[in-house]
Amino acid sequence: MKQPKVTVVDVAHAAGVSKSTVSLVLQGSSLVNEATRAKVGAVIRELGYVYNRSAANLRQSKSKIVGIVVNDLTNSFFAELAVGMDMVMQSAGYIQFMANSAENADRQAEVIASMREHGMAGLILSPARGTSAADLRPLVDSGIPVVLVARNVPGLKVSSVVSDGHAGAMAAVRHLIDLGHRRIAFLGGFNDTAVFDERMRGCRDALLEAGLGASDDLVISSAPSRAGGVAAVERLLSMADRPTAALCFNDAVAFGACDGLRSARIEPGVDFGVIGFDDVIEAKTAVPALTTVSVDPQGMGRRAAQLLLKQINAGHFEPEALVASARLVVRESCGAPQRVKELMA
Amino acid sequence: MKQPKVTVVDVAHAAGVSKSTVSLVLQGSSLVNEATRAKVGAVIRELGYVYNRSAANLRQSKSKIVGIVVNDLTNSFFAELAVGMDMVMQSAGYIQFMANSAENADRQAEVIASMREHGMAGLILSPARGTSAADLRPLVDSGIPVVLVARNVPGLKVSSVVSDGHAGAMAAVRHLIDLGHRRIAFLGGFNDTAVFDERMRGCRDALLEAGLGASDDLVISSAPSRAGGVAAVERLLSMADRPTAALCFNDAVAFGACDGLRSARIEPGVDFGVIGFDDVIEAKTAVPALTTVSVDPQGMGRRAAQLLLKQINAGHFEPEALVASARLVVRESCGAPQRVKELMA
DNA sequence: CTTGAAATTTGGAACGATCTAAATTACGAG
DNA sequence: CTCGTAATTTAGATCGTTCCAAATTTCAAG
Repeated sequence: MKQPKVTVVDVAHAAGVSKSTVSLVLQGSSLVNEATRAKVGAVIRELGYVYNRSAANLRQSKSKIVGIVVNDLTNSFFAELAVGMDMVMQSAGYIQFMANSAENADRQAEVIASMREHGMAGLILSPARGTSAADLRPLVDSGIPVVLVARNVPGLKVSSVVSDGHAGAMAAVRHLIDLGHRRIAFLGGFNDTAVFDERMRGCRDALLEAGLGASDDLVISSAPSRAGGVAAVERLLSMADRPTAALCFNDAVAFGACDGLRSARIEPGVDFGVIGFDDVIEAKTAVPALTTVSVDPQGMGRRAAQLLLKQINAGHFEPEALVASARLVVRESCGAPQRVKELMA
Repeated sequence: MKQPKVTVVDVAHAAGVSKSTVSLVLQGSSLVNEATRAKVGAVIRELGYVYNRSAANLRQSKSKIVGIVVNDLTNSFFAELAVGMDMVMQSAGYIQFMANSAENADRQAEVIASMREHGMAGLILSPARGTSAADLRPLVDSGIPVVLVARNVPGLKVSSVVSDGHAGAMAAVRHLIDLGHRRIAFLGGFNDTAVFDERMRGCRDALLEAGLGASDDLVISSAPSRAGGVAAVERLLSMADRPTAALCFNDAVAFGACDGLRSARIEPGVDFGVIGFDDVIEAKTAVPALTTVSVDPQGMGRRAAQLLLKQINAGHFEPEALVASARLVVRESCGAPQRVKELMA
């Protein structure tokens, strides 16, 4: 069952040429005569030769492999981010090592080390909570392009693609204020992350701008997951002076919040305004359809991938910080009439 | 910025030993003297040496890389499947090429070919719709272990890990019948897939067993997604003699069905029984909590990964078909009182 | 001191490709 | 024919590691 593997030498021998010629054919060189090219091609197919890319990479010391490490693949946001990257990598002829760090910085360090040993050309990282600049410095110093996505790591000079959480949050809260809400909470997310901070501050700034006080009581942190959303909304409902709307850390939390509201017989989108963050694919079809700050996860993934490819090809290293603009997509969960049509394909 | 890379030879030179010794140290051989091992270790750290695994693999002609190709990473079921695999692969010291075929058989063929060129030791494949045995034959014949997961490919002699859709569907429908439902629909999924067929037949068989007629009208196929669920339930609601409950092709469809019911002011779990399939992670926390046929996607992923590792290590090739037993997890969406406690961790 | 077995270390040939520089072949002009 | 140039082809070194066989060192016993 186990075939003895066939190499360029075998092909060369069978085709009656030298291995150098076969190599030229493999890389589609124009130096080789049409007749021989055809012959070699035929032999390759006949023998079932498979190219050994690592051998080639060894000689050329470059590879068509990139690493992708995400912190939580079970969260749709990151899954879609990954899918976006996958798309552009695939069409650029790259292949990915992909791993899930499960928010564990040690695990993350291990897989990155392993990927490095396997010779990746670049890395896209959605860093686990608690990732420090020092963790990544050796990799970066070795000259391997790194692109951070979704989350930033303070103090590290690398490219990044993040969404404009501050502006997005402000837009969302302004909308809630326009709808007449006066007490607006911020729900979910770990309060020691930069992303949390940014979105929460956007929320606060919009409140202040409208002359509404921003009390810390109205910021309820929790795990950034559906379950976390349920927990956060429970705490919120037990408050004395209940808010009438909330901006959630992300869509998962928002869905959880809706769940929690419903089990307290409060209908989201009718009795209480809920806005999410990320515009996960389910946001559109959920009931009520989720009003959310769209950051187009697949699009971010694609941009991150393109950025990485650019850096790999350029050879040099010009840190570039893309911030994906966030726009508010008004649907039903905030209680507003559907007044903005979506144009997305 | 771009460091000249350091190799075993550099390390050997700096440590005053031969490259062979360094190599022995690297693979933790007991042949080497404690003192020299320490010295070499120190030099390695000092120079920032990184092991070149592809060079090693080239010599040993084996690798610690496996390929994972899934058909739709945006679907939580497959995302969790992937996470399960990732867990065991990571702790076995393997690293994965991971790609999303997006249900496109051509794309799938391309990435598999690419992975093969990069020298993977084995492949776990959740085949795209329309994958034929012929597509995979060359790979299998080359002696690379392949494990199919979630879906099977007829006519291909390889290992597989699938869930017992027929038994699971029967259990679910029996439960609905016990609750007093008489007209029960089967919702969602593409009707040209084996998985659809299996689950739908389980549904039908349970109905027949109870002496209830099984009409084809009650089988409504659609895309196996949340949006598909909404669409399917809409069609169902327009029927003359409306069913009172439905078994859905998967949890995504079930969530969509709940959404669709709600927008028609029908409360799932109260006015209408809904049962899903897969027990995706959100099923537990959704409102109403989804009654579903649990097939434990992460567990399936883990088992598939273990099976693959076993085959890689064994060297030989003994196709093994695991069918993951499916058990009904009764929660709220079917309208039943919560009578079965979950023991899951 | 020998001596021989055990403990360590090592040179050089692989692995399967690419690349450089040089060799060979083809071919139209003189 | 003989050249010169362009078009093809090729031998052999090389990438960074592992492995084999052989060389060297260590060291306790005779």
